[in-house]
Amino acid sequence: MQADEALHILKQGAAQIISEPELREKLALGRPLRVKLGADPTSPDLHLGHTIALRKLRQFQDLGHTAVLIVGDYTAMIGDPSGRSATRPQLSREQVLANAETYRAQAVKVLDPERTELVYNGAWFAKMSFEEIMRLNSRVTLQQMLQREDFRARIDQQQPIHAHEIQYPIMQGWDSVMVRADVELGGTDQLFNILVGRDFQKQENTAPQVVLLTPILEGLDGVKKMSKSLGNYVGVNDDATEMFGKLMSISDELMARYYMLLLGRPLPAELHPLEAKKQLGLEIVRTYHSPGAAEKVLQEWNARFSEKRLSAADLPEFSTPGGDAVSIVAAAYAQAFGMTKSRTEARRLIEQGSVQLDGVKLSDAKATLTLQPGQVLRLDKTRAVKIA
RNA sequence: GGGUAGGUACCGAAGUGGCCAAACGGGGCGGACUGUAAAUCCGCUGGCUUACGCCUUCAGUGGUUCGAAUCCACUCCUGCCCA
Repeated sequence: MQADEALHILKQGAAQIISEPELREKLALGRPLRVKLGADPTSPDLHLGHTIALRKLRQFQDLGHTAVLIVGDYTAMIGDPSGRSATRPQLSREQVLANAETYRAQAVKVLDPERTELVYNGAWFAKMSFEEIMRLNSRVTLQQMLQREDFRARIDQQQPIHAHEIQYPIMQGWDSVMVRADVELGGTDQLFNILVGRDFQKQENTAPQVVLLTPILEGLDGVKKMSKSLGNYVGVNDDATEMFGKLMSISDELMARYYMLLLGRPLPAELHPLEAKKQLGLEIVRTYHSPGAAEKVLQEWNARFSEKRLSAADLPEFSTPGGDAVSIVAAAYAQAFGMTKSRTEARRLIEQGSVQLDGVKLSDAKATLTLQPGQVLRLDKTRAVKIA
């Protein structure tokens, strides 16, 4: 394939490329490029926000290039000091390694494992002596590090910046040298860190990596970026029903974004927004689960929400010896959904009319309920159980 | 090292001896309306309790007091200015 043609494909959906001529040159080299993407295993879940860069990486793979997936086991000990979260809790070694393994499993849902190299940055950082660390640090200046916009913002807002946090860009930059990256991918918030890698490579007299930035995906709230800690994410490992449900709850405006960023095409204007949203959910569930799962989820969703036939849905079963309404509701959440509600919270839900037994609102938290097998107990807007 | 301002619930921010489980705003949750959209309206938002009420919480520890988020002492943490 011609370099121009490849460039054309890779440009699509990219927010910024530094620089296009450089990328074109590299594509014309006629060898597989080493395309780096880093992820810090700070939590066990990858979400749709991560998949944007992963999809771009997959495009590179499909063009014959090599994905170099960096698991930042060492950088995870710092945590990218992005946004307002001043300092992150430091994770234990075991946690980081456990997360790393789940990352790999999730990443290959998008990537081609045959063309993926997985590298832990502990492979080099763990071995560095203090002297080497000092030497590496002497290659950048504090002023350079403070150019980074979140650092600057924190200074303006009189927020603390801990000394170890400025190591983060340095480490990420050094990773690029160590894996001989030709290209590094990342969200637009990674610009600074990736540029540090270029500087180091130039200092090493090697060709600087090309920077290819992908847009940041907004979370379910439509405002902030998708992130685990904000709770506004769709996890790659979410079960099919949950994944679909979360996507159905997004705003129309956000749906247009998701079409572009997650499906790589514009929102079909001719469809009713509701239909378009179902399509979106369907395609995403198909990708991360299976076509069959997607079809099943859609049918259940239609029965449950469009036709309001709760009993037709495949609900978790719940069995209890009975008792007062509060105990039952609290137990149902715990048993069927693994989420604990305090008794006070369960009472609130009942008093606010959220809980229904066979379509009839329960309003008395003190009432003693006698449950019959087959009855449907609706807990809140999205959760219900079937009495076993 | 010196000076100074701070550390309150998920976040921001009031409160400076009792009326404080702690105003207000944001966020979140529930309800109505809908398309599990947007906008709007209503309610809830530490825990336990049928309830009276009880328990835990205002950086930490120890005091003073009938009574402390509020006063005192020490400790820890952070910003800013100076060195």
